[in-house]
Amino acid sequence: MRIATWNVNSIKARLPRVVEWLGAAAPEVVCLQETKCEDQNFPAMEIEDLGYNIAIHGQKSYNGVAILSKRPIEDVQTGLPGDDGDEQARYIEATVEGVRICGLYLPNGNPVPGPKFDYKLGWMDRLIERAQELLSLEETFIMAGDYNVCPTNDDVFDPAGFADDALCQPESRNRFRQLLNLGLTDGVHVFNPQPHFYTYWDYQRGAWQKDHGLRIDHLLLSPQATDRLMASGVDKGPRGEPKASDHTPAWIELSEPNA
DNA sequence: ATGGTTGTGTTACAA
Repeated sequence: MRIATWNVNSIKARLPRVVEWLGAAAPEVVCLQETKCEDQNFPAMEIEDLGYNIAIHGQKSYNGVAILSKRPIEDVQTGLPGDDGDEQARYIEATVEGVRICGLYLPNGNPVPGPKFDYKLGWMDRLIERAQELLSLEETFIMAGDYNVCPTNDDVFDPAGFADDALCQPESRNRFRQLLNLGLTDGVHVFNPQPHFYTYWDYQRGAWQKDHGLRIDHLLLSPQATDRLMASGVDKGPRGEPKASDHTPAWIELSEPNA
């Protein structure tokens, strides 16, 4: 079962690219971020025509997450627990063939310091709590999405230039590391440990052409999921297409259960 | 050169 994550930066603007990639790569499960539309405006039919079931949690203009799956989707939950006042559509969970899929769009957090950075850190604390809960239930789960965290300076094309950025702050990195210290595995990194293995390139300043990127899209695996991890990677193809998102898909491959 | 780009949706804001 191949599971991918892709921040599409508007599902409506990106629909031709998404349809093209789903048809060619055909992952079993995809977590999308920054869909940027309300649920009733999500282009569901075009994606269902490719054989996908859909679970969505959107809002107008900003944020928005979705899970696409060729296999049946069960037990959908939207919103990250821990703050009933949080109106931002950044988190969705659903079960596919016994695997709990957690799709997330972690707050960017800039500028530092400020209320947006505080929100980011609080959101990460809630994500850690959710991971602890799923671990205590001994679930097989994947937390996949745009984490807006560069785990180390090897994940940044210009560490000095990003020293003051929310994506690289010690507080952000500490919380990401807390997830790993709970026993989660960075699925892409296991098979691709080389530095500068990016998933995002800014639209500005020719970042793509110069390979001035960041590694901020991650798939973290529970121990039970890690036991089934067969392969992983980043598909840079979509970033080079016309009208591309600034992110490109990252993916992991799990063996079938009891294989 | 205090720049540059994309998207939503309005002429600002987020990334």
